[in-house]
Amino acid sequence: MANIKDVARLAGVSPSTVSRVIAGSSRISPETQARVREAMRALNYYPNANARSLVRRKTHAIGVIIARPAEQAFANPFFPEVLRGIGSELRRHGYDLVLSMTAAPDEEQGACMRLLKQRRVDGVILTSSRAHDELLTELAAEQYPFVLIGRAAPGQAVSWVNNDNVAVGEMAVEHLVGRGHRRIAMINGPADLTVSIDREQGFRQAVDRFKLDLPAGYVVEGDFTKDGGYRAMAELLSRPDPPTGVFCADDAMAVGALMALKERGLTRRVAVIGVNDDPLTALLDPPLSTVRIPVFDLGATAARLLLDSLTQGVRGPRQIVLPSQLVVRESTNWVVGGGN
Amino acid sequence: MANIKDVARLAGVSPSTVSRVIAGSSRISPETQARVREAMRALNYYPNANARSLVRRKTHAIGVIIARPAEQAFANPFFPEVLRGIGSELRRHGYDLVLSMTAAPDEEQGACMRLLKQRRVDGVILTSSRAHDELLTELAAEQYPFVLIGRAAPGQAVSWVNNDNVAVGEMAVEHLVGRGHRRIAMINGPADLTVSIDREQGFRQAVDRFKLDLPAGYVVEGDFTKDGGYRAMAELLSRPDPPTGVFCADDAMAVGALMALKERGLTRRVAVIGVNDDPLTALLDPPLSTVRIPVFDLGATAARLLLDSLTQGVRGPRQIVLPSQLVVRESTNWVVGGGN
DNA sequence: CTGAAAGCGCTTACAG
DNA sequence: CTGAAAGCGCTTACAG
Repeated sequence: MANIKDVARLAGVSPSTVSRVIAGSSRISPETQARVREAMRALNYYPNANARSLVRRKTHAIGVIIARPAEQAFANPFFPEVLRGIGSELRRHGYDLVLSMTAAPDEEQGACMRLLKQRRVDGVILTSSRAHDELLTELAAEQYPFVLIGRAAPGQAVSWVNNDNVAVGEMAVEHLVGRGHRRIAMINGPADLTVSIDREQGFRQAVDRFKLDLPAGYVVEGDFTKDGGYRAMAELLSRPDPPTGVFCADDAMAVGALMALKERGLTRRVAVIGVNDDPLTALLDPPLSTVRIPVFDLGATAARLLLDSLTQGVRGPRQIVLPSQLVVRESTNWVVGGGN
Repeated sequence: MANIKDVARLAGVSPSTVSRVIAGSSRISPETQARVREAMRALNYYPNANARSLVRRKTHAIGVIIARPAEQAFANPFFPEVLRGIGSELRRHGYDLVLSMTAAPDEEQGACMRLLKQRRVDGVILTSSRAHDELLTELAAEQYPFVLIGRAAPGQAVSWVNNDNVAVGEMAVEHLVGRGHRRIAMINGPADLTVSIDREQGFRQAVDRFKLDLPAGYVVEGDFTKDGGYRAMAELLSRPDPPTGVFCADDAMAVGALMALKERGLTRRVAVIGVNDDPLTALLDPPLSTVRIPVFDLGATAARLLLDSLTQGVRGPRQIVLPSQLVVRESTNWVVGGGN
């Protein structure tokens, strides 16, 4: 493999000059430039990224940390889609993407810090967000550039991109109330994730606003999987006072909830709404109502914030909230109580 | 950030000695080792990966090339799942994963070669496989370590991991014939992909074996998307001699095909079978029959082959075929012609 | 506009 | 068992 000395020799210049041509320095004569470029082409020369990174103290790569157990992470279309968003933005700026998928959440912090401390990447994007996160604290304390998809604790000065999860919960309840429901339950995600916390907050706010009853046990903790949703719905249905409408904090759980209904012949007797707009859920029986999250944009925006701070020297934390959107389909599209 | 000199100074040894401790060299006294390790801990020292890679000429990272337009790539659960498989194997060996997602197929080759020539990665895994692929030729000519998921042209001496796509086509037809079908069509993927070629070959072999009619136009080219499957099915249904059973080369297309049937009130009048076993397709109406591909294992095996050649010095191309499995659900589970 | 020199942070023969 | 020296392939003040 040709190196910078080979190019310099062939072009009859010094390595410094070759380096300047690569960097696009203006103070090189056009003739020299042409000779150097020709030599690079002739030798099929690519600068060694390791040598560059070593001296420039920049890698031109960013890390993407996917922390949840992989089975969950990838069963859910959120992660591929967020990756697409990140990737599209990085590609535009010539950055490489290093993907860190840890099997267990407790490996996340080590893997992430290793990437940064070994100088494999210039910064990281965290793709899930917990209420109490040591990783966040460590990253902030050590001043590494990073952006969180989700949100930090109020007052924590870190950059993040989130969707409006409180509004998501409110929208879902509002929609169900509009269809005549008064007994509305929630199947939530793991309690330590900020998405779960915020969607539940929105749910409760709307429950209060509409003065609905909320019996104990009407908010069930699931795990963002189909099976979790199935079990949670089974639990709700076995109550003496089952709900007529259920808000699931994620489509995967909503799909499981629909399965539980179908098994009991209760399809279209209990309304179900999810979150995310997984493409196939529109084709289920019944087609699933949902709140669509701008997942691609969450990824692209996170990448843009990170690149801004890396390349534009944009300073200080920035926080962006992207809007979600109610999508009504058959799983909720009837009026309860009012005849029908 | 502490470097190797800082550690050496604190431990009262030379940088060479620190380096040997990091490398786990045996010829260092236990006392020195302990002192050095203590110093590393105290300084929270991580070796600079760029410096290491530069001198060792190894990056300890591999590239994963995802070439199809991202929309397709990630709408299909194949890619996330193959990534999981690759990632799980790399993690076990301490390798990092650099993900290259090119928007258009023609960017693929440049992006891949750049990763290798810049020495960002030690080798690559290609996640899709075309009949004629210049990238393959270039990689082989320049002797870069790589593994293909899919297969190369017969006789081409490259390493690959594939599933038994010819058998997939045969299995699907065999199943439909077993249910009484004689007019069987195929909705195929893009003609330049080896999966399409092989699945069609299996389809045709079985059609011959069972002496079925195969009218012109009974093999329609789709594009691995839902919409493509929808259009292809619409085309087949508008014929004077529509098929009674359709083999789709991918679940996404099969889902589209089911939609076309549903719109026309033909659900359960035309049998549909897909390939891949996308988790949600089991919940469609009707639940989709399919041929399940060992996608995670394809990824994990490809990573293992690459690591073998990188770290074990395993030489020469290796080629592995993993078996697929028929999964019968309601979309095909009735007997045609025979009463019912 | 161009070059010689120093240095980024490691590893690895070579020598003892 | 340990260290001094050279070198991996670049970039970047400094000097002219």
